[in-house]
Amino acid sequence: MSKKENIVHAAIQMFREKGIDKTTVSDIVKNAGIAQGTFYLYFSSKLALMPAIAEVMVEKTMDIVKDTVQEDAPFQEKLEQLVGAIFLVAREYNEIQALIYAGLASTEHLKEWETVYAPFYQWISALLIEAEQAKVVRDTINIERTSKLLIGLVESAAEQVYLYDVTDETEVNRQKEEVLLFLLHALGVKQ
Amino acid sequence: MSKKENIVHAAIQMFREKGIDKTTVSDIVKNAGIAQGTFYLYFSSKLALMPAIAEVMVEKTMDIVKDTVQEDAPFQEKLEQLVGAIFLVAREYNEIQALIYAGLASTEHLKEWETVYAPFYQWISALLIEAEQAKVVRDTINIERTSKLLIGLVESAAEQVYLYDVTDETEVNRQKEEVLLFLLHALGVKQ
Amino acid sequence: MSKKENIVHAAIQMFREKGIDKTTVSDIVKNAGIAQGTFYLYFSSKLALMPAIAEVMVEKTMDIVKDTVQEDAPFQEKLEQLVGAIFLVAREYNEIQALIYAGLASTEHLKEWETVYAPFYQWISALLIEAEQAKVVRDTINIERTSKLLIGLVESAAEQVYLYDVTDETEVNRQKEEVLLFLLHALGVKQ
Amino acid sequence: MSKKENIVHAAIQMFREKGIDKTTVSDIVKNAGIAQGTFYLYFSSKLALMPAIAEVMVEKTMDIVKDTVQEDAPFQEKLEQLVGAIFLVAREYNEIQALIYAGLASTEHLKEWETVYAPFYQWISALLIEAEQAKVVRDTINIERTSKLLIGLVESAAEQVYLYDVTDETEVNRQKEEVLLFLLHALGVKQ
DNA sequence: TATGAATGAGCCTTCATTCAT
DNA sequence: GATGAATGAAGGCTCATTCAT
Repeated sequence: MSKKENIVHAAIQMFREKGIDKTTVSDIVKNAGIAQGTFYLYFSSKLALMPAIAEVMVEKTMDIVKDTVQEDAPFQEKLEQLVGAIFLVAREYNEIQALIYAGLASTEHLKEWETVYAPFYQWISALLIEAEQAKVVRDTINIERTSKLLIGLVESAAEQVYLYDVTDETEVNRQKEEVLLFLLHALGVKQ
Repeated sequence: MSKKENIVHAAIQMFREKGIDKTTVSDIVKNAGIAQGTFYLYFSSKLALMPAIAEVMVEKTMDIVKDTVQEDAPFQEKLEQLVGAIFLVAREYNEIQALIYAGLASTEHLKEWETVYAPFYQWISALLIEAEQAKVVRDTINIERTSKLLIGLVESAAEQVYLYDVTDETEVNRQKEEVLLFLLHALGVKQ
Repeated sequence: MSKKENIVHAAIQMFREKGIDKTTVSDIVKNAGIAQGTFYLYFSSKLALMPAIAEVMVEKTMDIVKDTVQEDAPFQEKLEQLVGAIFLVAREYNEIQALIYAGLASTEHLKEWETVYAPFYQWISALLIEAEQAKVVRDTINIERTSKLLIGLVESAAEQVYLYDVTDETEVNRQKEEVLLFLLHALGVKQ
Repeated sequence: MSKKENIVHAAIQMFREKGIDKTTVSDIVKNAGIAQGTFYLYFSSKLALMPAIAEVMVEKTMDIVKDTVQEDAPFQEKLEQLVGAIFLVAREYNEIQALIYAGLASTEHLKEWETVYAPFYQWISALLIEAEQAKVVRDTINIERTSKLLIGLVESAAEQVYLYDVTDETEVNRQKEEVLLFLLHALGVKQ
């Protein structure tokens, strides 16, 4: 693992433990096993970490999504798997998700948000295009916009249950079902 | 305006101008025209402001929503008006929305988020109940969950356009149309 | 003594002991018996001290000069006393003199140098005007310029002996005599 | 140009641009086109540069002085040329002059100041000896001391006008005239 | 209630110096 | 000799909070 990755991962860990504000650069470097000054060879400041962290988070998300959604499953099942995957990520990283977003928001790096999310948007777009061509969704969908709406919807649904340390599996499942139902109608999924 | 409200409004203004991190208590009191110590007569710390600010933001949102959505309009139109209202609020306060959320998230006050949002959720719930009773939406809707999904969806859709200083009215309108279409299908709105 | 004066005097003392570079704000506040943050209520940075210190140094110089130069002495004696006074200040403060100058030079405060020195220049100007009117000096003197030349000459002469920790009284006296002789001719002092 | 000279010249350039304190070894090596570590092969520390820089500055000064002062000119003219030369150097290097002095002052290298300046003092001494032998100056001059007084006087006069970015040629010329007049009297120059 | 000068812990950041290659 | 990534001590400065008035 490169020193830069080292820093990013150490930072993610500390942020999860203490939150962004409470985490000091000193915490990060201790955790990464490097010297204080070394941090600044790779990042100009603590906030400059955010885009790199966001990128890693999106990578993690996509890894899980790709692992979970089966290529050859029917579209409806794929959607269900997708919702499951996003909930999985949210459960694991809900604390950090909001923080990164806020971290980006409180810097000049906000514009990078779209860039960072782009691969995820594209992946969902591909999914929708396939469904459209298979005529299993309504044909009035604007692919690009809808892929973003979909992610926004499911992520906010996941946050709603996980942000409050909900551990009640039943509650989580009901939320998943409801958002899936909502989604199926929204996309006009046939059968 | 009471001194407490004074502080809250001064804080909102400063947060919008400089972000939460960069805003100091000193900035807030200067802006509020009070002494440094007076701040602590009303709030135990800087972070203790967050719930109060969130409350004000929700109030503002609901004021606009109530003003925009016409009591006697057909449901579909009400939805359209609702989307418009949420976009309106987002345009005006997009910078601060994320910050408050993050502000709550980085404290112990996060649990208050639900409480603060409760009136808005209830208002939407009432809207959906009405529609259900009028049988203009699908009858498989879970009111409580769906009202939250709806808000989550529309707010994230609004953020997607406004977070990047989009001023292109056409672009905004397309996003509104797409989210409305998405929503109409999701709720199974008839006619 | 006001807190501000307190800081200035503590700084002068520390600068003399350790030099400007080696002196930290922390040293200064410890010496002044105040908190770290208090320093910044009065001075925006360590370098912002320089004009205040320079002012105090010029005050000290003028106090000594006024004490040493006798109102009713003949001009030639006054000059001799003046040279003595400037040498006295230089002996006491030679380390700091150069440092202040350098301190001002390495900031944007350099322009204040003239302002700070103004009272001293004026005092010498008055001395020269008196001598001119008494016709004990050549009548081709430009008062303003010459007062500055005089100070520049004598201070540099003093530095030349004291900068190297010269403690040999004879050596110092010879330098005083030589600069006085130089000065008497330069001003065309009669008798 | 040797690597050592390279460093010295790069340092002079950076010092003029940013001042001594703000100039880092990193700046110097970048400017010299060498590696960070290489610097320490030639100089034991940043401050160890100062004597080398001072030496270069004195060399530059003497080059200009020798070029300007004509061997066979009458003494009075030589003096005028000398003043002109010192002003020329000061105009070009006024920012750095004070800084070097301060740089030496804030180190243990101060004692080298005399050594560095020695060639210049000797050159002026030779000039005065010649004048004394030609009986064009008063015969009470102590050559060694006076040569230092002369340089101190003229350099401080030059600083007085150039330190404040005076670009008014008339103003500069008046200062030159006044210091020359002062000097002619001081040395008792005949005719 | 209201004030605002004072506090001081602690963070971010810099940068001269080193050393393995 | 040359390199430049890595070091880590140290200092400037901020700012939430307190408390005597």
